[in-house]
Amino acid sequence: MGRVKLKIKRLENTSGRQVTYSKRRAGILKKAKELSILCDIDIVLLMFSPTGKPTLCLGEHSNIEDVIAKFAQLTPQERAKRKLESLEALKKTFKKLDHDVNIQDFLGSSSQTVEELTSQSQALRSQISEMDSKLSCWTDPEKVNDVDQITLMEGILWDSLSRIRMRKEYLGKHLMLLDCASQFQDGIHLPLK
Amino acid sequence: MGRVKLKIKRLENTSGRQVTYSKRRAGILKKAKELSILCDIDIVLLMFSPTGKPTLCLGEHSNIEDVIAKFAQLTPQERAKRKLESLEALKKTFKKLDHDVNIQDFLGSSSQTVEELTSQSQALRSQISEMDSKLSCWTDPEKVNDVDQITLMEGILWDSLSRIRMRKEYLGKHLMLLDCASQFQDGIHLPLK
DNA sequence: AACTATTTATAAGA
DNA sequence: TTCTTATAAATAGTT
Repeated sequence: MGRVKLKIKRLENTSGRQVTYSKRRAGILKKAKELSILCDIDIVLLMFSPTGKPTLCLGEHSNIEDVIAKFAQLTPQERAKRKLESLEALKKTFKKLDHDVNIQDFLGSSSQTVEELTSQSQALRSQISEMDSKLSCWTDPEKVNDVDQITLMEGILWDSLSRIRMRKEYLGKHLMLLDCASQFQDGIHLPLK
Repeated sequence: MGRVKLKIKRLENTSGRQVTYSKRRAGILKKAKELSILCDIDIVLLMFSPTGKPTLCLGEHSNIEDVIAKFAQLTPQERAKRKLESLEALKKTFKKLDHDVNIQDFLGSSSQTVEELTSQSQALRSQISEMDSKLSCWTDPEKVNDVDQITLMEGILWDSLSRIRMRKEYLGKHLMLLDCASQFQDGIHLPLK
């Protein structure tokens, strides 16, 4: 995908390797993130630059602990097999397909009139602007002129803050567990959870 | 890279998710393999299909135990930093590489066809669900699995809380002035706290 | 599984 | 490093 077609073999020029790494790292990170969102899957992508700097990418709602634990449940044999399968798939240069019937076709609208659709769009637009205005008092509390309302908002915020802190504490503990687990990373037993 | 530009959000159609996964899995596997060869680096890519089937891709001469161990050697602080950097880079990439279509561009054009209006409605609907999902992490912090994100949220909440308190104080003072004034008018004298 | 219109990634150059 | 641009590559929707 560039001015010329590149041979897939080790780039012999050191700085060339670094430049290419930077560019392609951005690309593959984006791909991984997109895949995890689109297909709602767990994904872990870990790479080390030519100079050894690591980059980690996790799926939207995966945490590395769960994903590695999930993977660790596979036996080494199974893992070897998966690896072979992946290589096979690669060798065939990725021709995978399924077919897909789009149930959403009922939205195909031939039954709806222009008038109906127009008013539908307007309704949706006003829904959006209503949401916007409901949100605006949070982003700009200066706009609120009512003491009771601002007091209510204060209470809600306070609750949220304490829930978020609980969540933070919880996540913190889990990260510590992961650190411990990593030390045991022989790939055989990860007694997580 | 297809007939239309795809919104990066969870595909709601199950079989669509599977088809897209199959296609993109092949693509990202190829990217990972190419990157590891071209730049001669360690890389681990682990994904689970929507049905739970795992795929592992390793760099040419890496084995997963070594690579994960290498990663685990980093201190938690270093890891958090790397992760933030990765997120930053990702954000930048999205900005740079996305030729975003503004939904508003669709709006307001007169004499629209049924097809245009339908896709407009769909665009608006997805805008709404995107807003919903962006809000969901605030209403349900329990869904957030990322310490950095939750820490960010905590900071934002803290700021909001202090702005709201300032506003409350301001409104309070104004009310007292008003009370004061009206009480004088009524000829009643109450000591204000 | 193939096809193909489009979008996206990226190699080179500036 | 960053940006631009010509070109290669990936892929969404179709057949």
